[in-house]
Amino acid sequence: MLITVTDKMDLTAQQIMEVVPIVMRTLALEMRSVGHLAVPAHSHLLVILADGPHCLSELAQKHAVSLPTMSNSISTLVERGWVKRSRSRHDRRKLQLELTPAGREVLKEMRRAIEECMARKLSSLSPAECEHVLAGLEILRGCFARMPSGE
Amino acid sequence: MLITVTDKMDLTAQQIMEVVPIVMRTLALEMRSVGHLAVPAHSHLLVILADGPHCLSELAQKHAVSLPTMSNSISTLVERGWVKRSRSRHDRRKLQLELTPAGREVLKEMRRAIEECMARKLSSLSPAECEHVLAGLEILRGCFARMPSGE
DNA sequence: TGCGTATGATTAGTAGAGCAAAGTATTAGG
DNA sequence: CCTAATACTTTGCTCTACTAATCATACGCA
Repeated sequence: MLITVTDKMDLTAQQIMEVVPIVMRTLALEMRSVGHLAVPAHSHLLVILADGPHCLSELAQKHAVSLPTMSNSISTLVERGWVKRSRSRHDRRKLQLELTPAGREVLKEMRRAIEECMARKLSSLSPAECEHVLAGLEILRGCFARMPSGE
Repeated sequence: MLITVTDKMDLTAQQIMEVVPIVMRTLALEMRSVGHLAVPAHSHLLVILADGPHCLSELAQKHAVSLPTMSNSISTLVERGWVKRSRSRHDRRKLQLELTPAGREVLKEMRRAIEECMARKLSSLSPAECEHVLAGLEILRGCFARMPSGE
């Protein structure tokens, strides 16, 4: 039986459709049970903001969500006192979003919790296997990241 | 700077936390826009059922969701006429869930739609890169699949 | 036979994260 | 100035998931 390039892509497609949601759900479950901190979608956001201030659109694009979704997420983070929302001085339409000291603190804790949780899941992996996972995910990120200037 | 085994695992953890949700969201978006069929989480379910009848618990375990969630999902599929729900003859507590002919038909269409959608996303990948993605995902599946006999 | 427990599935209630469409505020161009 | 474009928010909805509680059937055992 001949395996064509197309077949391989189909196989990959199917694998993605199966495995990604499973990882996603399991992750969410773990985060909820372990993380007294309500980590769900926010940890990545804090990670991005740790790099420095961003405006809302940038965040939405990097996080691959719509603008309204990001607006809501940020509202939550602001309510919790982890993010400061202010207008940009140069263009008052834009927001300047940055971590508060409390936000930095929480991010540190989250990182610890995530590492601990992941360590349990990934404990059986050899460094070589980690390498495989890393490589695979990096490729996927390239394929699925939303382009800034429409597809 | 020395890279330890733990560092590598942390890196993998962070990569997973970032990339998996992005892939997940992008996928859901694509599926919604392309798939007039409301494909969302159901395609994997149909794939599992294509292998033959299953009871609800088996499905929940393979799909890595709770029993009530699976119960609801199946109800939806039954309403749409894609799955037949009947009691097992040997143990009347159990369900016997199987694809209807309509279900098989829909599965075929879904597969086509998914392949088409994925092809767009993955088109730039070489066979070797597909291989990497496949290998990485298979490892992840092993780590994140829910064990039948409690972790 | 008949009671208590275990197992399989459903119901009820709730939450979170996402979207599109419509609305508001600010800037930029003519 | 008036219009158009840009940046964000609000509104209203959907989907998918969870836990806790309940119902129905089967099984173990006296």
